[in-house]
Parts: sequence; C-alpha cells; structure tokens
Amino acid sequence: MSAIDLNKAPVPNPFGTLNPCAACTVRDLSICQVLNETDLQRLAEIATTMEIAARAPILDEGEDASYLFNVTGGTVKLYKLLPDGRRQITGFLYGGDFLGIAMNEQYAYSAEAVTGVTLCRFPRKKFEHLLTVLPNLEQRLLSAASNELVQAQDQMVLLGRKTAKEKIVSFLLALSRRLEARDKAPSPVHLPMSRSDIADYLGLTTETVSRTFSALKRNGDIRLLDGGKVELPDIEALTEIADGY
Amino acid sequence: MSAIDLNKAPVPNPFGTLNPCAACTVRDLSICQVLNETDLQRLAEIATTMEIAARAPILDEGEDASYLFNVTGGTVKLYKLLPDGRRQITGFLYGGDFLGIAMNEQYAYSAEAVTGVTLCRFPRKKFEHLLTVLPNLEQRLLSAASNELVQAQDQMVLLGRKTAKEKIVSFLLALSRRLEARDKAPSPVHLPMSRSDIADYLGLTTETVSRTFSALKRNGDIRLLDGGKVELPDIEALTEIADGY
DNA sequence: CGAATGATTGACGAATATCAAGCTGCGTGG
DNA sequence: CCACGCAGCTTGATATTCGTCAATCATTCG
Repeated sequence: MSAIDLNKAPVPNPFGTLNPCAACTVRDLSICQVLNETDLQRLAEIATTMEIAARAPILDEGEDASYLFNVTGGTVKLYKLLPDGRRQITGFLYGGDFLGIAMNEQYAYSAEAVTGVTLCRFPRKKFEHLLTVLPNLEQRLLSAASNELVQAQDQMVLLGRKTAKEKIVSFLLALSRRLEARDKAPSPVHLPMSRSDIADYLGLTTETVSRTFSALKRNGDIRLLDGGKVELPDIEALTEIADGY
Repeated sequence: MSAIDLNKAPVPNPFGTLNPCAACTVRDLSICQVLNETDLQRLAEIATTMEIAARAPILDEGEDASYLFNVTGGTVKLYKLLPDGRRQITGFLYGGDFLGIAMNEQYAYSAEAVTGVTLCRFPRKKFEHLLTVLPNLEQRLLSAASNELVQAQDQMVLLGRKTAKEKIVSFLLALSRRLEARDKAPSPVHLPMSRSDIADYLGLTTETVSRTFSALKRNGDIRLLDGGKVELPDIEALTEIADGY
C-alpha cells in the first residue's frame, strides 16, 4: 500500500476552476518560477494539493514512484534505512523544494513530514510528459538537480571528514544561509526537527548532538532559545569553526 | 591559471574532417548515446579530445566552469578539501561518465586523473546552447543527474552510518556491480586508485583501509591479486556484510 | 497529576585515528 | 644486473573521539 493513503485524502481542486497556483506562497522559490501563466495552468491541471500531518509518511523507499511533489509548506525529511535499523537522513526539504528528482522507477528514499506539511502532487507520467513540452521546466529541473548535487557533495565532506562540532556548526550555518538567501535575518535559525533527526542527518548520535549543543552554548558560540530557535551571535566565528580552521 | 593548461595541449581535430565520435569506444555508455548522426555531429563540432597523464589535475574547485567533459577512458577522482588539508573524494569517474553536472558558475570540486585519462571536452556555453536545441541530450543529462543523486545518497548512508568493514565491502561491490552492468564478469574488480584515495572516498584513514583489507583477506571474504585486482569469491555473502545484516 | 516522549548529562567502552616502525615493489643509476 | 632509494602499503602500540548504556530532567498531553 502506498504510504500516502494513510494521510488525509487529497483535494483535487480546492479552488474550483481557479488555478490553485494563484494562492501559492512559494511559487517564486519553486520550479514553477520559470513558467508563464499558460504553462502554469497546464501544470496546475495535473496538480493536487495535499496536507500531511506531522510525523506522517509521504513515500517509502522502493515503492513505485508514481508521484512527484512540490513542498509548499512545512519541513520534510528524506531518509534511508539499513536492515538493522540504522538510519541516514539524506536531506531536509522546506517550502519551495522539489521532491522526487533522485529516483528511477522506484523511490530511492523514504520521506516523512517533520512538521505539518503542504504538498503539491503531480502524477509522474503526466509530469514527465509536461517536461517534454515545457523546455523551461526541464531546464529548471536540471538546474535544481545540479544544485542538489553540489549540496550532496558538501554533505559528503561533512559526513566523511568533519568532527562532531564542525558538523553541528555547519548544519546551523546552512540553515542560516538559507534564511539569508530568502532575504531574512540569518539568525536565529529554527530547528523544527528532533535531536535524533539532526543526529541521523549528521552521522552522529542524539547524545553527541546534545552534548555538542551544550558545549557550544557554554562557550558562547550559540544561544538556545525556546521554540527550537538557535541564535548565532557571531556568524564569522562559526564559519571558521565549521571548516576547521 | 586553469589547471588544464598544465597538461598536454588539446588536439582540436585529430581526425581531420572525420567525426571523432566515430572512434569513441564508450559512446553507448555516455550521454552521446541518445544522439542521432546529425546531432552527434553538432556535438562533435564543439568537442576537443584530450589526454591527461596520471596524477595530473583536470580542474580545480572554485575555478570558473568554462568546460564540461566526457570521460572516454581511464579513472578520474573528484574531491573537495578542507582548509587544513582534510580531503573527501566525492566520486570516481570511469569511461562513459560525464564530468560537470554538479556546478554553478564555478566548479564545485576538483578533479584529477588517477590513471592516464582521455577526455572529450566541451566549452560550457556552447554545450548549454546545444542543450536548448537537442532536447534528447537535455533529458539524458537530467537522467544522469538523477542517477548521480541516487548514488550520492547511497554514499551518504555509507559515510554516515556504516562501519569500516561495511564501507570497504560496499565499495568493492559497487565496482563489481558496475562491471556487471557492462556485461563483464563481476569479479575480480580492479582498483586503480591508491589506499589513500580509497580512504578519502570512504571517510577512513589509509591504515584502517589496509587493516580492513587484511582482515577480509584473512577471513576468506576477498582475495588480493596483483595489479590491484581483488577477487570476490562469494558476492552474496559480501552483500550481507555490506548492509550490516 | 501522572505518563510518555524527548533532551540532557554522566560513566564507561569500542571503533577508528594517530604515531611509529618495518616491509614491498619498482624505477633508477651505477 | 644488482643495489639503492623512494613511495606506498602493512602492521603494531597507543590515544582520542564518539558511541553505548544508564539515569535524571523537562515538556507535553491526556
């Protein structure tokens, strides 16, 4: 059974005849950015908007890749499991991110909602057909894939060669840079995911994550606010820590 | 200065008016596979074939990404460095692989020839222009990027969650599967790269790599032949080791 | 208020890194 | 042709980071 069935039923056209993209708050961040009115309409015709509750599965590794998604709100985690239960989170997705570039006929990873999530779902076959007639969209997707690969390589450096402290600080800085890229203040950053999620993303244990946060706090490098917010008082200094100078 | 300048001068058209792709031994493995005669000719017009000596640099991280490449022979390593010299090899490329998907205006990583390497070089601007008029090629590139992302995620699991033994065995099996995908015998596999390269690819030290090979050999899981070849007597058994059953 | 879940802290142990010493194979030059 | 030297590989002894096991604390939600 598809994991998606466990969630709230999709709403095929909640806006009546109106294009649902008109209300999309992350359009300019998403792959839809490159589409004109007409083309956007064509994409909207195959799209279904959905809401997923926090902790609910979105898709499972190995499952037939029948759908692709735009994340329009909330936080999603992507992960892979080893047979004995060890888990590696390969990425977090936020509003504007595309979910489903990295797959063949089956999904290469599982995806689960970290917070409540809103999605825009596309049947893969129809989406792939659209790609052939909307060259802009295909270009944009290639560019997204290229960016993801660059990120993936940074993550390999982190996982393979950085210390626990460097990993944590790199993670916080990546979130901070993401805020900056969207013209928001680079601090504080928000951590919607658990310590255990952070650990599985950075190749650590929850205990080490916790201890490292405590040590950074003790040293004045970060300040832990409530609501999972973290203040970064000196981003320059943190940048040096992250790269191990 | 561009790293490429250090190498043997490129040969713009070593085949006279003949299409150099006619002689290409890896065409069916490369992105060129999807091109017909006419389109192949257009790609060939912007291509330059090159030879790079073992250990010579091909490109440097941060450098303007002026060229993209097809690897037509030999082994290439891609890597990133931390300021203090720690190195993470993010991938090895072999004949048929495309070099340059993961970049923006600058290369995201450095590339160096492990063995003697032959390359097919394309000026990026011209290549990108070709993409807009050869939809097949763009699709193929997107598909290549998608595959690379899947691989990248496997590598994250390896780096973040596997033991030294699991890492080494996973690496050997990946090489073996590559052989199989090309209809060759899955064993023995050839390791053209040094222990130190393997270590930097797997997030280990050379000493740990060496010790782990010795332990696997002692246990009869592998046999080290000369010429850097490794025999895998029981691939089933190794598969279980690789995933930590 | 109590139970459950997640976060933090502590004590200890294990996997792998580090430091150091040989070993091997290969190219070079006498 | 052989000996030397060098680079890479292997092996050993020790150190260190981080994981494991366990207890306490904090927060949320019935």
